Amino acid sequence: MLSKKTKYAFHALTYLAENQDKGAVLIQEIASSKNISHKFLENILLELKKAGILGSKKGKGGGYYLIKKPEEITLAKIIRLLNGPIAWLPCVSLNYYEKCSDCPDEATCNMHIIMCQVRDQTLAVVENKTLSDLITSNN
Amino acid sequence: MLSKKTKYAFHALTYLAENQDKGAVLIQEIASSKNISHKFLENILLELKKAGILGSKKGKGGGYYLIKKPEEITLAKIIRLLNGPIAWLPCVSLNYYEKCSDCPDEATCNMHIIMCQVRDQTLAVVENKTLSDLITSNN
DNA sequence: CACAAAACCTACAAACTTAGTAGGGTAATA
DNA sequence: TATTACCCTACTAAGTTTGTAGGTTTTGTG
Repeated sequence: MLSKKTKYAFHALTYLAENQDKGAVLIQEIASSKNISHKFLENILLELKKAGILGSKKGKGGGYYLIKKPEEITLAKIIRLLNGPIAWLPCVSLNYYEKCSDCPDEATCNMHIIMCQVRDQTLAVVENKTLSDLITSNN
Repeated sequence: MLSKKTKYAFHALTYLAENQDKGAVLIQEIASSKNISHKFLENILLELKKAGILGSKKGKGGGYYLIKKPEEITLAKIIRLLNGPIAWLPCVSLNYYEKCSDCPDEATCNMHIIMCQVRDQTLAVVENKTLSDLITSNN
């Protein structure tokens, strides 16, 4: 299941994508529009900024804005950033790889093979869907 | 990520499948063979029994055994039982459906559509793989 | 320049989930 | 009838998620 953090991130990004003409948007505006705690959203937007997805402007008239085009931001990127690994096992993760303690040999582990398939099927969707697929008013 | 509980279940089921000729197998035998805490494994096997996957025999010479053929036990069933929903959103889950609080309308929610695709791609794998695909000595 | 606005940052707290433990109850077998 | 081994409930410890508190820094404006 996706965490609330992840869902909030999608909501915020969607809002920003739909209001790109506005320039910098206040955290508060996103928070109240999407029913998210201001301070919690603050952390999320900061993470998205550090990941190079959002830009920000401080002081009066400041706020957050998209730094990339919506069609360049894949769902996979957001999910990995805020939700963690997409794979079901660490030994199968492309971005968060870790050796499985219980599995003696990945090459011969049947679980490993199947979990690779699950991962690839999932990635086939979320690597090819972007923020632009989430926007409703898609002019 | 799959929980330890789920991984332990797969290990135990694999062991039972590979030792079907033995009849009832002690919890302790599985636990020490697969390096799992006896008591923790006890809970897991009990759940698998209640789900109709395992049978048990009490008293001396007792233990657990598979009640179904390995090729009848899908990975999806085990994962749902011990790990919970396979879907990434409650509003997309086939077995654990719940309305999303934030999503106003499922029919028009773009996230909903994409998450259905993710779910279906995942199920395409785990509904068609069974315990027999995890066994090494597959005579 | 001073003030206010708004992002930035660190640390903490509460709630929930997962992992594992404790200890006795119950049924079957020898 | 004693032993074995599953059955059951409840609890604890650890970790993660979710959210809060409070101050710092930057920037625009009068």
